[in-house]
Amino acid sequence: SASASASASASAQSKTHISTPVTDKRQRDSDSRSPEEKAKELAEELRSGLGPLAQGWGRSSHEVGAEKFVDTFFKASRLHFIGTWKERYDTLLDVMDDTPPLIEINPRWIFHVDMDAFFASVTTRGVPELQRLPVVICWGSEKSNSGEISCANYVARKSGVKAGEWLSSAKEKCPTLISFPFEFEKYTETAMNMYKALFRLTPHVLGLSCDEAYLDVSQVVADAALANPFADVNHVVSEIAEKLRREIFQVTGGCTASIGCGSNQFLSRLATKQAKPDGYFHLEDSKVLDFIGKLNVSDLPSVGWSTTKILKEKGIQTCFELRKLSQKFLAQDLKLGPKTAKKIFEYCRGIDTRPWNPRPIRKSVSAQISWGVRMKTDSEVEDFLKHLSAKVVDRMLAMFKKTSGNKAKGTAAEEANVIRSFHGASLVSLKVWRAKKNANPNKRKGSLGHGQCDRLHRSLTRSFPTKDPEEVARNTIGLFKALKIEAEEVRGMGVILGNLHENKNSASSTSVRKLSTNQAKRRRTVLEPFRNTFNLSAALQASTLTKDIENLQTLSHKEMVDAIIDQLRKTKTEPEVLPFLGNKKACEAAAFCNGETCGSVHCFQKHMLDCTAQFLYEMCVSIDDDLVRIRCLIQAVKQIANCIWEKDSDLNKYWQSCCDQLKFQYREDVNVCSSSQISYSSSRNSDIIMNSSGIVGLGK
DNA sequence: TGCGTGTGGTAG
DNA sequence: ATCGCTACCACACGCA
Repeated sequence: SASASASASASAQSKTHISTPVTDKRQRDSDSRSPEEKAKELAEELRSGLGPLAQGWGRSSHEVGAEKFVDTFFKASRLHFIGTWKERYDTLLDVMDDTPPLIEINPRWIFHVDMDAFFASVTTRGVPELQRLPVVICWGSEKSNSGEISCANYVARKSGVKAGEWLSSAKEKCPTLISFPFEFEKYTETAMNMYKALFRLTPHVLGLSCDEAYLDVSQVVADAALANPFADVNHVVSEIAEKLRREIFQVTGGCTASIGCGSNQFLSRLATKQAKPDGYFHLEDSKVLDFIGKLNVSDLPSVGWSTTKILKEKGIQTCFELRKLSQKFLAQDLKLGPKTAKKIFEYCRGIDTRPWNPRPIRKSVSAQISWGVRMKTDSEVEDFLKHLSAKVVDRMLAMFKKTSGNKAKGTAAEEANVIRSFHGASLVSLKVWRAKKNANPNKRKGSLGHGQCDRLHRSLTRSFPTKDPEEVARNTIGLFKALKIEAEEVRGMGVILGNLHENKNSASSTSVRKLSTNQAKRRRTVLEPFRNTFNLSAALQASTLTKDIENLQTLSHKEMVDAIIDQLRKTKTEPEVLPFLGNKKACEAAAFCNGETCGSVHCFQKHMLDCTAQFLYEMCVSIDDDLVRIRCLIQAVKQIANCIWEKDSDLNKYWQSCCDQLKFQYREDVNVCSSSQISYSSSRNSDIIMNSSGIVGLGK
């Protein structure tokens, strides 16, 4: 395979213009300086093009201000680049034809394609003088030797330099090491070109990251074997792989890929390790047990640092030794749990039962920063959370626009409909890094690392979903208050959005996001008693606002709800922000945090507003008939908009009249639902009985 | 038993 | 001084 790849390199060298043309100094030098000098100069040139980012911008959030800090951090963060890669990959999938479902045929042939030292290879591609030097990718420069190495090319690896290492320590091992800055746009473009090449071979591509993918080539192999019935199958497969590697080399402008091949995903991934760098390796089924037996347990996927340690304590180092243990022993005695035990029990025998899932449905969106986060006051914390929330909501909406944009097949009106039908997230979580009391400053990555921290997490199940960044900010600020952490202790924060909802009544909601089974079940349970007491025909007769109805018929469900919530908000003064909906612990914490405010009229109003909005939202999704729904909603809005709650008796009156209007049964003995019922008592005499789906009744 | 929450582990 | 992210899974525990 080495000679094959050499010829691949030679043939592709002249065709680098197919992909990104190399426009900088990399290729044009003809002076007499040494390759090292030229490389260092090039590295400096690339760095200076990055502005303040790479030129010593290591300043904290406190100095820079939240807005600029959040923005700059994400632009420069390699982990953010890796973490958000699937969002960019989605844009490629969106413009492609839908992948036909995979039919598993026997024998199964899976390729695992992995670019060699991807970041470094993008930087040095097409320039052999550069490729012969030890090169790493990280933010540290010639002047400052700190910075964590993200990628080392194979020359540097020969000196023992590894990813994850500090630049200073790497330079001790390899004094001639040259460090290049990140070039994220180029990685993205190169990865896209690589993927397009993969898709030209087969539609069955399962993208893992910007430099790594699985391919199911069973059908490709079957076709090739049929066309050439007397050829050795292994030979046929290796030809396909080598051809693909040549193709990747061409379209990436000279980056090499390795391909591992096996009869399932796991085996092909193991094979790649053997194939690297710049090669192909087929792990045959007959050799699997021997091959795996020699591996360390930590080579198995899902065996990380922690599991390795547990196994090592029992004297288990290799997969051969691991095979002697029973699944039950792994699960119970080693406390790995039944699932992990089953997984590694099967992996060390070459078994992989993971289904082929090329485009899993996204269940959450998050944004977090735990570097350079330094705060002095609560208002700085709030400012930071506002910008983090804006960021995460942005990404959530962008994701939805893209994934559903494809389904709407293009026209602006259809796409608008798709966006409208997305309701947002109803789970809002906050993650906080809190500096440990006596944190050791040496266990910190540079002066702006988070150091030793406790990580805390609080979540809030909202009564209705939101896609409003300010709303998310209010919720996370509330959660932060409930945690009772001093601003000075904060070393990092993250905002996570979950339970992503799409209107199930919307025509375009087919399959992108769905309520989980549990959510759907719970929703039915909550709605059932309402359905039975809801007199639709009476509500219809009660409605006199026919003109408005005509105007409103063009609105989507969600627009209706938004309009209602908007109305609701206008009826109150600025609410206290407290995370007391649907979360008993958060409720208690908030009450403890500020007992006086928690029972206040404002706070109570906020509670009522959320509950009411939930109530209307449920109504929206439960009534199928547009006209009926709109009429009922108009009645409700009319009531709510005119209502100002100042006293408990007003609240009760409001609810009673609202229920009357809508022909709901008003019940004093609120015993409606359900398993996880929560009673929230204010300092007044009203009880709201609710579960985490929202209000289910009203008591005295 | 089933559900919701918080924590920990893992990959890339 | 040098950018410690993101998404998912699994589990323990408390509660009803």
